[in-house]
Amino acid sequence: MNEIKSRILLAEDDENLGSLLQEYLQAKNYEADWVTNGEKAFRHFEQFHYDLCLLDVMMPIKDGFTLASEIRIMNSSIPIIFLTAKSMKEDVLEGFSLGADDYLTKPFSMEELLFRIEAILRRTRGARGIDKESWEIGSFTFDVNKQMLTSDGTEQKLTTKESELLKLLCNNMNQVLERNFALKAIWIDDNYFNARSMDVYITKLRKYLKADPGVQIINVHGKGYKLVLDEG
Amino acid sequence: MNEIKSRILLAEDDENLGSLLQEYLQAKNYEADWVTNGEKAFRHFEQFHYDLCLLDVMMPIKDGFTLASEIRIMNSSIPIIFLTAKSMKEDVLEGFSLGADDYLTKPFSMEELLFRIEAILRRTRGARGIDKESWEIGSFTFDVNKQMLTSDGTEQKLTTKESELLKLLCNNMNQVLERNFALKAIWIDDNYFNARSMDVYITKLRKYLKADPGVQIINVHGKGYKLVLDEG
DNA sequence: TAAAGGAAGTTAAAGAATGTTAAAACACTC
DNA sequence: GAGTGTTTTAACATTCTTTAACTTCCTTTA
Repeated sequence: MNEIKSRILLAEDDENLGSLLQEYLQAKNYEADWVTNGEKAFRHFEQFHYDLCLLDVMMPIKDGFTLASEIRIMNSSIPIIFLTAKSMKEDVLEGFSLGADDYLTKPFSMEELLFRIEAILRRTRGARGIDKESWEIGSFTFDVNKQMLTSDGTEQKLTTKESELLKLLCNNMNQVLERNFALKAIWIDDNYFNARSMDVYITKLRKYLKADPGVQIINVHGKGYKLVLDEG
Repeated sequence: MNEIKSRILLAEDDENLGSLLQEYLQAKNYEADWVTNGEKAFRHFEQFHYDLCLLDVMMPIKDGFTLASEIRIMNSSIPIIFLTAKSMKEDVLEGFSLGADDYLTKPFSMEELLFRIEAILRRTRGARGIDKESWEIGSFTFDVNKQMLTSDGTEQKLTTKESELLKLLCNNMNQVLERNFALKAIWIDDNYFNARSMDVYITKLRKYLKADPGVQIINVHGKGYKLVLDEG
């Protein structure tokens, strides 16, 4: 079983702890990017895709709380765990009011950190509707696992990228799937070239779905794409 | 604003703490059912609907861990928070392995409990409704989602901005849609250039709607625009 | 009521974003 | 390393949005 690694953004200015955490998380099969201050952390967050943020509260240049509130503006749902040296109640409460999902007081055991991360990721994955593995798209049936798009007798095998993009569109059926979100989710890195690559895949998907005029991928200029279905 | 109350199942054998928690949660606008042992808790869980479980680990008849695993069989996604007197690491880890979302070590502050509950509920309530709208504008039909304006046989695909503006006009049918409001809603920034851009789009919409003389976009000088329909 | 100035109407063009196709680069298998 | 399928890059076409320039309309006020 080839499990998809969750991507973690780790912001920790202490070199020893940061490096230790990164190695531990990587050993536990997470992709952990480690940065040493809040500003770098935010730039990483803007550019790449993450599933969870692990933020030290006290950091140079930009502290964890400020960082968290900036992250929240861009993404209101990504799980945030604070690491705090002080066990001061005010800190804890401020963290939660910023939308934190959990916090850990130093020193903590690696094991406990891992359990908390897993508890949160378990929930986030679950909330997403336990990834539907099959979708009805107009006259088509899309089997996510098999990467197969079926209609009447015809079968169209989809490539990995085609399938991932169509899946995201399905998850956001009738809603706008934002470019940046899709890029970060599928291509991880959100840059000009990947954006053009995504355009190419939109064209491919439209070609596959052309057979049913009731199914359309609509562009929302400057925002992203929307998969819409006819009623009936 | 009339918020929907979340329902909490509280299992706590300590009469003082249990009663205190129930009162506090009710004061904070939750519907909290309080039971004093694990068996009662499970019967309640079977019979009623809850959004979150708050379970003491050490309880007579049936302990919190056993209870939690039974609850998990019936509902794999309901958030569970453990209350534990011992801060023993093994307990904590066992809790998480049972699918706990969080745990609190006694003594804890009411405020902290509240923040943790809210952090979890915030996450659980992720799904939001999709807006699928359609308007009848004289002899036209405007499908907001598909950005399409239909009349008799003719179809006019609208651009994103055209569609957003027409939607706002429809929402304010026969009323004045104020310039500033529309600008902030669609263009975000309300400045001279965007205002001129909006004028251009009004012209475009008028051109599309020209086919039916009973439909008009009227300018209200210095205020905004009004979409008016003939009676009949 | 005529002139002045601001607001709105209209059209065209410039500049971005997106659509499309094909070739190049990459990855995988045998 | 040849052969296959996938993904990215590149180049060019099209569409959408903004900007600009000019015109007309409305309101105010001398």
